Amino acid sequence: MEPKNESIEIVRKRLPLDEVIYDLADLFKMFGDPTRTKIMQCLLMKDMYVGELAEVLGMSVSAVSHQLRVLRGAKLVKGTKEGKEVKYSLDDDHVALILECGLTHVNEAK
Amino acid sequence: MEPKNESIEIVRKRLPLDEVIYDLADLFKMFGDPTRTKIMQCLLMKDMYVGELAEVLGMSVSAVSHQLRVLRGAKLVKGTKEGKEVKYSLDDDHVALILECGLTHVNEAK
DNA sequence: TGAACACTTGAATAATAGTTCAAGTGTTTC
DNA sequence: GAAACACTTGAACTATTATTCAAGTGTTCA
Repeated sequence: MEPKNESIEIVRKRLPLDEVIYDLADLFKMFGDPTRTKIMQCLLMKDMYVGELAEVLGMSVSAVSHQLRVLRGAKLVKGTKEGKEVKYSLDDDHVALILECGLTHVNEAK
Repeated sequence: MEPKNESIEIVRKRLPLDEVIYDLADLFKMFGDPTRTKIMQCLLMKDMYVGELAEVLGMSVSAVSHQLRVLRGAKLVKGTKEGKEVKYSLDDDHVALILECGLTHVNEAK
């Protein structure tokens, strides 16, 4: 038994469970698309309707709706029906923290 | 001029520049793949050779090397040649912070 | 020098994912 | 009730991406 394999074993044992790793990756994936990142930045400022988001982003309502669906699935935003409109808001306290975390990095990288 | 469009204009103006948004998304994209996330978790514990990483992850050396290349491009890890081996280490102080940020969220989401 | 080793690279393949377009649901208003 | 509106959804298309496989580079050691 070589000492090399031993320390490898330690690293392997200390790694988070696969389930956690996949959840983690799925979370970051949500922030890994510019459209979704923009949507969350918007909702950080104020709750907004789908049409408003589409207008701010300069994208089709359909495209925005599709991404909202993905974000809803990840429990990062939630939509509330108000008559024929749907008002979206952030559904997670960590969103601001995670975005800031990334922004700090991006700004320092210059 | 409706009051609606006015507040939309404010949100649009407060959005980070497109360049920043894209950099941000690219950063999170790095953490959005389980293989890369695992690699960074490993390197958080200790500097490692390519072969060691492949062994811990249970993946081919080639696949790991490809991902290391991507991470190098993002300036998140760096490789140092040591004879015929290459030792990899984290090249960014924020990696730990960002991973923790996400882990906190994932753990609380249960 | 040449064989073995550690790693990188490029091309190909297969799987994911984002946007568009057309159609569908539900609500309001005339 | 019908038309207009706000949004959602599904299918199709396109682009991106992760892994594999085969070949290539550079280093060590006999």
